[in-house]
Amino acid sequence: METFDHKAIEKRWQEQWEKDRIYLATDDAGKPKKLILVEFPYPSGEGLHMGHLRPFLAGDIYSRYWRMNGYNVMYPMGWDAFGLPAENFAIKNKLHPAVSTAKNVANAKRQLQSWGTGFDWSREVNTSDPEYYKWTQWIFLQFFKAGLAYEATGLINWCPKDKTGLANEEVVNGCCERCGTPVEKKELRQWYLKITAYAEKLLNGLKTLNWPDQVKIQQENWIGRKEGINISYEIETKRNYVILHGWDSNSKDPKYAAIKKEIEKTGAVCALPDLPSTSKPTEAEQVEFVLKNIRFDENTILYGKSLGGVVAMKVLEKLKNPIAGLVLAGSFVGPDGLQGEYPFINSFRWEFDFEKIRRNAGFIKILSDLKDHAVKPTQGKILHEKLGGELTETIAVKSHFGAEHEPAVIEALLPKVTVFTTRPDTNFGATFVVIGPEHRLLNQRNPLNISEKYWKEIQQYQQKVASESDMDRVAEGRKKTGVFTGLYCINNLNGYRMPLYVADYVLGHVGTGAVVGVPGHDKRDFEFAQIFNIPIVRVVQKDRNDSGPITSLEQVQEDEGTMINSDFLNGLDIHQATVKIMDHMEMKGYGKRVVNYKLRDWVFSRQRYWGEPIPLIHCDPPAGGCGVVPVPDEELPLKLPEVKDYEPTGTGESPLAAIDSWVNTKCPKCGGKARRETNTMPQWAGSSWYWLRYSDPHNDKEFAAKQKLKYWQPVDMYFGGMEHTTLHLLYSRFWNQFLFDQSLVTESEPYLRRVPHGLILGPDGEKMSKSRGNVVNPDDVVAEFGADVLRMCEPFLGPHEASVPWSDKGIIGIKRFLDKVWRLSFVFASEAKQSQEIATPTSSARNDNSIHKLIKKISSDIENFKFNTAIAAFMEFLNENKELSQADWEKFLILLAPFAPHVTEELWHQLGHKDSVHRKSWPKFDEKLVKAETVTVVVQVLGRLRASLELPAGTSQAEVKVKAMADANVKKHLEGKQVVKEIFVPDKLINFVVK
RNA sequence: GCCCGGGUGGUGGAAUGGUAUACACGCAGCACUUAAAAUGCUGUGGGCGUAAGCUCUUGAGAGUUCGAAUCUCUCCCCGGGCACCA
Repeated sequence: METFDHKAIEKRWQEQWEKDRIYLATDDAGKPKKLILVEFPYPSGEGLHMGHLRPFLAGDIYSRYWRMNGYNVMYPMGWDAFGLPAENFAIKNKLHPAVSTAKNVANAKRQLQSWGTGFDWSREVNTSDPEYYKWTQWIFLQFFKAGLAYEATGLINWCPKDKTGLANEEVVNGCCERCGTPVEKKELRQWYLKITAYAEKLLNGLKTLNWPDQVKIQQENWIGRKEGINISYEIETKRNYVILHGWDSNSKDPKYAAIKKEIEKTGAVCALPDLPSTSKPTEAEQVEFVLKNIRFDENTILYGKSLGGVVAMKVLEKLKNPIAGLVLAGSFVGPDGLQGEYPFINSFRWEFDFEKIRRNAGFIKILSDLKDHAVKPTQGKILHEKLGGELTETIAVKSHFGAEHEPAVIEALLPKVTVFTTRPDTNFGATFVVIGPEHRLLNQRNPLNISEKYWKEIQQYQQKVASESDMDRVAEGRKKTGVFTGLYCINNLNGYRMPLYVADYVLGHVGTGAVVGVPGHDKRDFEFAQIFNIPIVRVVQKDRNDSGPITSLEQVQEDEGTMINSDFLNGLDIHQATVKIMDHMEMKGYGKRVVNYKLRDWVFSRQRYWGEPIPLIHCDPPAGGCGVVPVPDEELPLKLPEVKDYEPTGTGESPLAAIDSWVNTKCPKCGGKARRETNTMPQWAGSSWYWLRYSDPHNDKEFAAKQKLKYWQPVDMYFGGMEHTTLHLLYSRFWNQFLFDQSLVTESEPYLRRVPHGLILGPDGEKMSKSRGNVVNPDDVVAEFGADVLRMCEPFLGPHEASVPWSDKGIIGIKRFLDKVWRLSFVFASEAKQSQEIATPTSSARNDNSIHKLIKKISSDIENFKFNTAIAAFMEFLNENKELSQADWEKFLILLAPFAPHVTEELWHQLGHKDSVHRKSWPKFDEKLVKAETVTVVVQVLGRLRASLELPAGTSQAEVKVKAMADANVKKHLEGKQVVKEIFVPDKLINFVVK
């Protein structure tokens, strides 16, 4: 019998294993557990390919190893079944996606089983199963209830082919991650998950994980934490200000005088009149006084504090021409809003023409102190309701905005631009400021009051930028463009007037949306400064000679160095200077240290059919006006309705929007007419918690019972691909951390250990793809050579983490090896321990071939995912051992069982065993017997090999020296030289250093 | 541009400070055979040499070390990620 009938033995044993349920994990708290996870596949129409094989097999071998070592191992499998391909397939073939998905799942499962994998199918999950997505929806509602799911309209990534919005993470090189179509920007209402709230936690959690650095670094970079400072620069304006003080006060009051001084610093004019009868004021007298003595025009900003705010509103009621804006701090609309009795209560008329006030003020800003002792804190909201505008609720430095320096007031009065920088040390070299075209200070209302001439140009520029895609905008070697605003910002450090530009190289949605230009020390700023003839100042030098003007891009100094031309920073290195200037700016009040992240919130809605419906209901006026209301828990799962047309609409609406009977519903809160949310969740939703469900897959009361989670979680080992580092791996950590914070799971991090694998490339060394025609189908290998050959062939290609090309050549080597195992089994098992045919020992001098050495090698290789060298060790063992006891042979079969489960099981039974080889304990090795009795000790002279000696293990240095010196060749090389040093590594080498 | 990997025979790869090229493929020779296949055995990095042996060799170059594929620096090439992110 030279080979084995793989088809027969595979069928026999796969059926037997299923019958004996040998791979099922029990929730047995008495045993140590291991949850070994492999990324569950998407069941596509093409079936599983070679690429899937890799992690599945690694996990299979690994979990069999631990199971045989006495662990309660769970190795579960499921289906990530929602998503675009199923839907596209359904559209093309006019099938229901559920039907085609079920077909694909059945096929993929058949494949997995044909490979002899030991998955626990009793825990199978499917993300598109309503019993499963009920809990995906339920978890989403927990996000919603915690305020971490929100609706917003914004420019999002839009794939024109798939006709859906995409998350940031799904855009690869400006193209759709799924279909490769260049992504466009589209203004859409979307649901977001606030992953940014978890930026710090996601970053810190990484430190505790046993993951490859490569993966951790990639996530760190994606989160992109940066420490820096927000600096506010005042903008010079052509405005004039009027300050109306409160009750029982006057122009000498330092809290008003200080504001006046701040305003005048920007070059603006400021009136601060003493209002008449300030301790017993009347409306008529004060309003008349202001109207008579103060000039108002379209550039006037009127600031009223407390009762001064009331006077300001009354003044605005009477004005004929509108003014630039109204700022109110600690103001109120009537005696009800006051805490206490005041003498002016009866001398004012507590009625306002809010409509008129609104019309007469270009902008309105309302400041409310939440700890105000004089005015009730609710007055801010009331004013905001009546007047609109911008409401800032804050805690004042001194109650009722009573301090000399109230940043909130200054901020509201003076137009400022805030920049984010990580290099404030170079701020003495700042010569311009740039804001992004999308910045809110450049909205249609022109809040900065930019003069007509520049404003027109800016609007044109904004339009131009809006029409460009992100791809165009970041294209390499692109010339900087921009427009001057006619305004200047004041650098508080040295009074330098920095021109303010609008330019698209600054992204309006990143950081503060504005940047300070330091052209001597930032290449982008340099390019911009050159085009617009902006001065370039050097403030850092590498060394003393490095002090000349910076005139070319190569000279731009972005590296380490020492500060010059920077007043009190001179002589410090850039790091010391950064700390000192940040302290300075924070103390002076125009800078604030901040942490910035590159991570952005997760766009969580898709305009497609085949996904979990978002379980929310919109109850808008004129119905109840309850806003967005969650679908009640007892109505979950909110099932996908049957629909005639799955075709995406492309309008930004999901196909669900067309089903009136589904969309129109009742508000769960007020019972009024309401509409269902029609977007669905992204593909990543179902996979963001699936490993938790394996702990308790049939629970219909909760997504998993706490005590089951407590036993099984966290995942001990997670096999998967590099491509999910900033997608699934980041998203699912986020969900897990959130569930942990809600006390719904027991671990803050889901995956203790992660092992990524390399790609299986086509035989041509290129990525396998249908278009290249280099796809190798694992089914073909199974059919021709058997599952065990496939299972050993794939890992033998190369190291698990490396990308390796598939090669048919490897198949024959493995095939020969397994045939040899098959033949030798009968030899070793026979009564005669030696066969003349095979056992003709040739290299019997070596005795380092004991089964103990093999046990040790295979164990450590499996634990370290070095399956390729493990297989080599099996081969070596057979090459070296021409005779073997049946006991050692049985150990060999047990060791081989995780790799070749069918052949070993068959041989095991042919040896007369009735139980399964897969239920045997992993053999133990004796460390003493692992060590060879004789070793090869290498003799070197000056590090060069001159002889090698076969010696008993443990030979002493002195003895080795004597033996080495006796060697003719060694003698030759030592002749006439003096040994100055001897290096001895026991059982390995002796090296003579000679002169 | 920045951040991660990687570069070793004809080929896939092994060795992570101590014999470079394990294991496998391929190739060559031998045995078995009427023959072939299968199987077994032997050989297989380059140069010099009859041989013993010498010498060169891990992308290129330098350095550290008694000793470097392995550590350090510079450069080249390949793969992956990020990117006008302030």
